[in-house]
Amino acid sequence: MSMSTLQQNKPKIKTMEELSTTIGISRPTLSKFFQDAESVRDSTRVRIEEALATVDYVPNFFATKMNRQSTRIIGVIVPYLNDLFFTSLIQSIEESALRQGYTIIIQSAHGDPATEARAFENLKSMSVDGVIAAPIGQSSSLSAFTRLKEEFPVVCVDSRLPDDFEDVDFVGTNNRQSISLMVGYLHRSGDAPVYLGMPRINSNSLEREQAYIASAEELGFKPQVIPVDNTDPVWNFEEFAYDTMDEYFGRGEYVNSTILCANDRLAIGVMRAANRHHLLPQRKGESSQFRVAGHDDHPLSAYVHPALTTVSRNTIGMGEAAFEQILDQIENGRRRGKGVTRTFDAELRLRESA
Amino acid sequence: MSMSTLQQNKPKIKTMEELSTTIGISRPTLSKFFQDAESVRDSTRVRIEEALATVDYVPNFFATKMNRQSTRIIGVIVPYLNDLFFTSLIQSIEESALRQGYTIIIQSAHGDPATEARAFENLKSMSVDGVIAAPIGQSSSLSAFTRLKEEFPVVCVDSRLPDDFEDVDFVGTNNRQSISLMVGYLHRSGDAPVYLGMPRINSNSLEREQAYIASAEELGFKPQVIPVDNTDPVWNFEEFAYDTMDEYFGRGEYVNSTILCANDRLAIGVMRAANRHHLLPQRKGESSQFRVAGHDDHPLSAYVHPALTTVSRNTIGMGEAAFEQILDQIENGRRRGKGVTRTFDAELRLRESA
DNA sequence: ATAAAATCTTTACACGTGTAAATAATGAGA
DNA sequence: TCTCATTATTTACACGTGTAAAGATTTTAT
Repeated sequence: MSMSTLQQNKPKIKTMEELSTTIGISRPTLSKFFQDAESVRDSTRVRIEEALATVDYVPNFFATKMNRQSTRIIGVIVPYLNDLFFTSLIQSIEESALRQGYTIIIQSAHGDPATEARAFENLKSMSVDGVIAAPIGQSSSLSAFTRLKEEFPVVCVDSRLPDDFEDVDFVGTNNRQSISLMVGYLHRSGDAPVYLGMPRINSNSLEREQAYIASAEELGFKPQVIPVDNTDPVWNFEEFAYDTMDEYFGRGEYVNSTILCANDRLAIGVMRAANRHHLLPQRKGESSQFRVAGHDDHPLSAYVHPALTTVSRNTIGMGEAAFEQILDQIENGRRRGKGVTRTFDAELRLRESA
Repeated sequence: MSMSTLQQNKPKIKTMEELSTTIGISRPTLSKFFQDAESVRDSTRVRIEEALATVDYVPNFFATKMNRQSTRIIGVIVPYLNDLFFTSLIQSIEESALRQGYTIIIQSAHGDPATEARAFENLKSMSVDGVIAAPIGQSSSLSAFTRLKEEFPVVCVDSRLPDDFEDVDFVGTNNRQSISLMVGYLHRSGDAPVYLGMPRINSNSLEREQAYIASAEELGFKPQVIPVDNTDPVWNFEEFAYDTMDEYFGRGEYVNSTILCANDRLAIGVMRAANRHHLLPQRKGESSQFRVAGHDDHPLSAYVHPALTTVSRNTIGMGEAAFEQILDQIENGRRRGKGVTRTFDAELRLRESA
């Protein structure tokens, strides 16, 4: 631990004005320094830095952002914080932002359109330079989105907006590729898969189901989508999948199937039900016809039993791309016409469950 | 969807001044209204609200916060965002904050003391009213903590600071109670447990181990802590526990033990290793001497196989309590002398693994 | 050493809202 | 209708920093 870290009795300085008189450097020069240390002469920079080491001062965040064309703040909106995919995405975005000197403000919609809309208002009031949003995907927040995209550069991640938002940049998974990759593997290594979709909460839901059907047709088997209750779309996927499949398994349905799930959290719920009904091979050497596969490579999917075969999404790449797109819009002006779409391929993660 | 939601061509108004001339209400009155709608006469409030419905205006966040004694912002710092315990905690804090008209700013330390220190500086520059912090618990961030607590009301959650920070409020788990509860159950339902601790990253690590040892002595069995490699404390608990126990199991050690893990993520790693070595009962009716128990009630612990027996932490209660404490300090002045400590009891969640 | 270029200082105003003081308007009660 | 209390308006300054312009100083090139 260095001495400067231990130094705790530095005089507290509240304003740049005060700092100016204290260390004998004019305020405009200090202002320049804090915006870009390289923009002042080397000797001045050193003088300031040495003086700062002896003093406790940080520029007031609000004052710096207020009278400015660019706040260098990016708003990030996610549907839920309680999902490790979104937290990884945030982390990746934040690292990209930091490298470019941007600050991110995280807002969670808590799955609620009204909260999402209020989050938009918050970001508006902060004159953010841009917004990266993973929409909750329910129709009621679309009008808020419309107003948002008129005022700020917007990039959508993970889940698409409806067709009338095609001017908005999108960064997400290449569901066509990822599902086809998995269906192909399952098809050639055993029975053709049936498909368990997620509740209709966003675009991925429909896209993956359609990708499954298309893959089935290409490979020449009859697609079979497990009927689910979609009346009340929910985000607790594990419970949803467990309840759904526990009922089917109890009736002896799908007990010899290969089930491809729209995401890993569903697969984990399915495996729970399958384990309860003893459908999965339990010991090395044992084998059963029943198989499960997921999608996303959830951090825990390697630790469930049997370890989940899945495809990995490039979360880091998506976060970086989302930030690149928002930066591009900030620097080169907003999109006119069709937005840029960047989708990321997934990779097979072969484990034990299929 | 209501008409007003669809209304998208509202004239954009940028300043309160402009709003004032547009709707014919003086700016100071508008200022009062936006701070507390009830503080103006009913008839005026209605006039303003009706006018606002026809217009697109939000007060500038920075301008409102700048010239103010209280910003009504609470900083929330967590060691990692990629942990569902912290995200639930944040959610609970945010809900409490919202009810009281506070905004929270989330900062993640990414497990790095330097990042944590920078997060403190960020919060300082925003003159937050208070900070709720889950420390990463490595010594290097302590000096930053010292400076922080001198300037702001601070509440620690989840993990304690060293003894010389006893003036800081703390909200966390009653590890003594939670561990004793679990040890008691395991002891009376089978073999006495051995203990797998987590890497020495924070106070919970040591507290839970000591609680285990104390419980063992009370119940009259010999405590047995599994030796682990603590040279490089890490946060990927599942991998840490898997690697550790895979090696032991491979040598035939602990294969008939009851293992109590310091948290569920460790337990999930242990179960993975145990499954690989066929230590767990796989079918109803089968039984084995090997058992695993966890701590925390991780959202997925009910879905692993076998379902994890654990104790649940009151995450929501902790979030609410943390906010109550920070609010108390804001309203009634900072602590002098010893800080308030509020710990929450855990409840047994009996499932299949023990 | 001198001129030119670069950088710093001084001065001043700007950002959008909070807030205080004096004055004007409104509403309630007699 | 008149009085008094309540609330709104007017006016003015404050917050802390960005930024432009003009002049002073330092550095670099000749």
